[in-house]
Parts: sequence; structure tokens; C-alpha cells
Amino acid sequence: MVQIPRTPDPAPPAPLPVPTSTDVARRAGVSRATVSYVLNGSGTVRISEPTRRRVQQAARELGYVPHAAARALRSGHSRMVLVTAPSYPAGPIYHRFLDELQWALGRLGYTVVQHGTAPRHGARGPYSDDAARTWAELRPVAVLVPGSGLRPDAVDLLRRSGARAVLTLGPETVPGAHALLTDHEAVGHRAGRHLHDRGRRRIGVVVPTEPGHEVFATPRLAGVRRAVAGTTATVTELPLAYAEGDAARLAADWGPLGLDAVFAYNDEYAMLLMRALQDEGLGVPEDVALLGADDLMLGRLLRPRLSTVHLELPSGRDLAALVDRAVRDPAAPPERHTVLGAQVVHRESS
Amino acid sequence: MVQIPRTPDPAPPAPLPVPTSTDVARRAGVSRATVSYVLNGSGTVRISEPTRRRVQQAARELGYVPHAAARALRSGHSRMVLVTAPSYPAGPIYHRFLDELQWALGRLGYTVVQHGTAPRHGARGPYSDDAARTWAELRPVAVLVPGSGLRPDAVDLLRRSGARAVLTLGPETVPGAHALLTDHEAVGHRAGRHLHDRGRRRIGVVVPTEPGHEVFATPRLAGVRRAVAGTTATVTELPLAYAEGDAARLAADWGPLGLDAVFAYNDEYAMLLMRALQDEGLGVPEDVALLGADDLMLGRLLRPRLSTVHLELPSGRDLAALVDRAVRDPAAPPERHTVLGAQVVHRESS
DNA sequence: TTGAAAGCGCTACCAT
DNA sequence: ATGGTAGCGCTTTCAA
Repeated sequence: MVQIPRTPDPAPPAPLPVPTSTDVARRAGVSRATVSYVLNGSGTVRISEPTRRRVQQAARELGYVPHAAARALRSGHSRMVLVTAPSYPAGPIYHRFLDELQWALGRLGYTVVQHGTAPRHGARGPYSDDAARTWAELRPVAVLVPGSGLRPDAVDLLRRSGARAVLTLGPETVPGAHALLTDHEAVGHRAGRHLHDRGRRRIGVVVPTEPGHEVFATPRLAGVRRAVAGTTATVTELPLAYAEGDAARLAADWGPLGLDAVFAYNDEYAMLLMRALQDEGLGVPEDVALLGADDLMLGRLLRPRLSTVHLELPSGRDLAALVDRAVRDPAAPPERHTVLGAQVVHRESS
Repeated sequence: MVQIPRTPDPAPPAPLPVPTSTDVARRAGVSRATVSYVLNGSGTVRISEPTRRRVQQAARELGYVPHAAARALRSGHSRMVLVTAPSYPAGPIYHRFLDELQWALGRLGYTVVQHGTAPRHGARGPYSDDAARTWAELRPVAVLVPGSGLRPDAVDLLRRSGARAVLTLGPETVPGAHALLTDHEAVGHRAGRHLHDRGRRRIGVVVPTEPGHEVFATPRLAGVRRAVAGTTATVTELPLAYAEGDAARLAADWGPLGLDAVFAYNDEYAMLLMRALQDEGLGVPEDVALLGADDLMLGRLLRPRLSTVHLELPSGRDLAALVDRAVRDPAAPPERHTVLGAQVVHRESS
């Protein structure tokens, strides 16, 4: 960070005392109870119009903002939905989904808060109790955990701390938690079947070596295997780091592999590999068919245009509704939903 | 969402009462005060080892998790740093930065919470008071607002609600808030100078038509203009949507433009445009030089390899230190820092 | 070394 | 229609 020359700047006003509902009450000449009634529009109690006005004006003049923590403490529950940071590097698809979810939950009166305790080096394990404890301290009414690694005891901890619903969005179910299953096995299966349908018989499957991707890569690989089970086709695992050098290495050793198709994990790895293959003089799709996933824009810009598996997360509205339902009936048995739409988009590379 | 058949699932236990420090005290046979001392390791008070043990064991057995809101209420301040959702579509660079920041603030004892009130269609304006109010209700000790659009009255509202520091990370300063200035004018300037140095004289600058990008695009354009001011070079604004069709349209009308270089806003737009140009038979960089920004991996995979402006956000550690400093001395005048490292990486496209 | 008690800001019950 | 007041879970001074 570089300090740049600055013109003298007016110091901010000394920290004023934060106005409370008591201040509003005093200023409006009413009791705190009345203030609360006016500002929260309690259903049962009626306040006269003049009083109501005085209170609202006093609140405005003071810049009064209610204290969410105090409210939660008193009322025994918050409207906070905590979304934890995904355990994997999230892409544009996830962010669009989260945006939608936030908006939909907002309409239902919830406040969405993201907590990014990304598991760092040296952490004891995925979603160690430490992380879950931090979440629990916030006393969210619901917790959504995208990705994998949520442990059953963490679910327990959260529920015992008052969370009325715990939901996972990922490849596995966790006891006690509602599950939105992203069925990556099905993604692999679609990919495998597509390549097999196109007449390919020696299929490679890229498995990123970067940590955090196993969650998707493993079931996708299994899906491809299942797709060609009972046929003459073979499936070969292709570890690959997201780096030019590694792709070049893989491409250089391509011959002996004898592969005629690759499901490249996603569009970005596909682009990486396509480039390396082409640089090595191999033809796509003549020599080797290439299939990505995610349907990113960049796939359409490649030559040949990249075939891909288009993925679709659940609509934010649907998920918001599920959260709301779960919160209203915390004792209901966990729901399980399959939420990952997967569809092959056939373009030119396969 | 598709409901899949499920085996009957054990219903979760009826919502147990959440254990409080009173429960821990009772179980350990001590007072709540003692529990607090033990669990928070108060500096002044010494608790005997046996008592300490009993308390800790009781807490463990009960699955006790302190109530952050209650604690904040009593102590008068929280350790929550609120990071609002960026007002622009955030890329991998931002996410890496945020990760780092979170980690660094965590080490300083803060809890980072992201609040995504992304300004949606129909919202009254950028960061309307509504959004700021929601933030203020959480009574964060500090608020970091990436992007632009934070209004001075929102800063005021936040400070009057007890936020000891408000920081912006973006192209503009806001009165009352610390500013981490991402100097995109400098990015444009570097880009313009590079292209001019390479002998280009008719320079196009891509300006995305998608909303939200103006914040960057406008100053970048201005920077290019400044870089060639006083020379014979010209600068042409090139509105472009992130869609194949629009790029094709632009490329089809290329001739009359008479441009020999383009600063393409970022690597993704650069890739889009490069493809369209090449499809149109134009040579990069012979006919037209192309410069991206962000230094994404995909730039290295293009042919020719994409020249780009490498951007660097401040280190999470530095920023965490600044937040901490600002929180400790809330009356200090706002700091201003320029935090965007910009450096041209010359490859083959320019 | 430990406990009693006040009080943070707020809501909701019960009076008036 | 409005006010008094208890108490949510916690920390911290003051006494014992």
C-alpha cells in the first residue's frame, strides 16, 4: 500500500453515543414500549396516529437504527441465515445462484450473511468444530453449507445452538441436515454417455490435482465409469494441475495413452488441455474429442467450439422456500433433493 | 428441484433448549461469574485449577456455545467486520483477496461477515439507505464496502450506529470513510502508454455495456486518453457487450474504425474480441494489437498469447492492519491509500 | 477465590 | 391507547 499525499481532512466527529429506543421515547415524549409498538407495527396493539407520527419523526431525527442483537436476544430468535463459504473455489454459476438466493430470502424477511471460514492450511480438518462454533455463536436461524466436509457433530452443535435448520448443498448427505444434492455422478454419467454415443471408446477423465476439487472430480469420474460399464470402452484417470506446464507434459506423453476422448472436468481445464493438445499437433475432435463442463462463455470462443455439460443450480426462489419451510417446522425429517441440472451441450469439440 | 425417493429418516430430536452460561454454572456448581472468568480468561481474576477444570468440563458436556449477540450487547461492542457485496461482478482476484483478508482479520480476533445486498433492479440507487440500515442493525465494529456507490449519508448512518471505521475499496473517496483507492485511471494510463510505446497510434478502448462496469471502465478510458494526450494518437471508445454476437458486429464494422490497437478492458473481453477479429480475418497483433487486464490464465492460452495489465489488490494482511488501526482510533482522520498495483505483462498480442 | 447483582437494548405481557 | 416492567444471556464491578 502506498500512502499518497493528502490534503488535510476534517476529522470525523467524536464517536457520538448511539441512539437507543429510550432516546427516541424521550424525544417523542412516550414510553419505550410505545416506540417498539410503532416501529414494529405490532398486530395487537393500536397506537393513535399523532403519537405514531411523533415517534417516527423522533426516530428519524435521531437517526435511530434498532439493535439487531438486542432484538434477537429478547425475542429468542433471529432472522439470520448463515451461508458458509464454499469448500471449493466457487465460480460464476455459484455466485449467480447465491445472489438469487439472497434476494429471495430477503423477500421472506431473512437476512443472509456469509461467513468465510475457508479451511486454511493447517486447519485440523474440513469444517472443524472451530468453524462450526464460530457459526453457532452467531445463533443463526438457519445454516446453509455449500460444498462438502460438514461433519455430523457440527450439525449437532448447530442445532443445539438453536439453528432451526441446517442445509447442505453438495455431493453428500449429512445426518440431521437437509440435503440439496449436487449429483456430480450424474454429470459424469451424462458426459460418459455422450462421448460413448459419439463413438469414442478410450475415454480420459481429467482429475484436477488442486485440493478441494475431489468433491466433484471423484463422483464425476465414477459417473463416466458407470456410463461405459459393460461396454468395451475404457476409462483412464488423468491427473492435471491448472498450469500450462502440466498440460504440456500431459500432451507430450499423449501417444502411449491412446485416448480418443477426454472429459476435461470443466471448461477451464478443457481449454487448458485443448491448447496443449493442439500445440502438440493433435486434432480436436478428429484425434481426440474434448468435453468440458459449466458452459462458460469461453467455451464458445474456442476453436473448435467446446462441447460442454451445462450445469444448473436450483433456483434461489425454490431454495429460499425450502429454508423457510424448514425453519417453520424444525422437527420435520430432513429433506433430500437433487438439484443439479446437467445437460450436454454439443458443439464442435466432440 | 426434484424430489427423489427417500428411505425413512430419523426425525431430528425435538429442539432442545440451548444451554446458557447459567446451565454451565449450575452443572459445575459455581456462579455464572466464575464461568465467564474461566471461559474468557479474564486477565485480572484468578480461578483455581480444579474449579477451572470443572467449568470447562461442564461446558463441554453441555455443548455450550456463548451467545455472540448477548456478549456484544453487554460489552458494548462486537468484533464483527462487515464486508458488503461488491457493486460489480467480482472475479477470482477479488475472491483471493477476500480470503486473505478474512484470514488476517481472524488472526486479529475479528469475525468477518459478508452481507450481500447486491443492488437489484428497481433499487432506488446504489447502496440506498435501506442497505446501510440493514448493515447498521448488525452493529459491526467496522464496515468495508468494495466497489462504488457508498453515499456519505450512509457513512454517517453507520458511524452513528457505532461503526468505528468505514472503509471503501474502490475508485472514489467518500467523506468520512477511509479510502483504499483502486486507481483504474492508472491502469488505463499504463495500458495507453504501452500501446503507444509499441508504435500504435489509433487506439480503441473497450467499454462494457453491462451495468456495473462503468466504475472501472470510465477511469480506465480516461487513463488511456491521458497517456496519449499531446501526441498524435487518437482514442476511440468501443462499447461492447459480453456476447459473441456483439463482438462479431463490432469486428464486422472494423475497417472504417481504422484502429491499430485495442485496450480491451479485461482479459475476458479481450478474448471475446480477439476471436471475433480473427474470425473476421484480422491479424493480431499485425493488424491490431490487443491488450487485456487481470492476467488470467486464459490469456496465456490464447494464440497469440495475450498481453495484459497485471492487477494486484492490497495484501489481506496490510488491509487487516489498517482496519485494526482504524478501529482502535476511530477519531483519526480518514486515511487514503492507493492499493492497486498495475503492471503491463507483455506477451504476444501487442 | 468466588458470588451477588446491575445493566447492555429490546419486546411483550399486564396494568392502567 | 399507553406505560411499567421483567427478563433474554452475558460481563464486570464490588463485596465477601
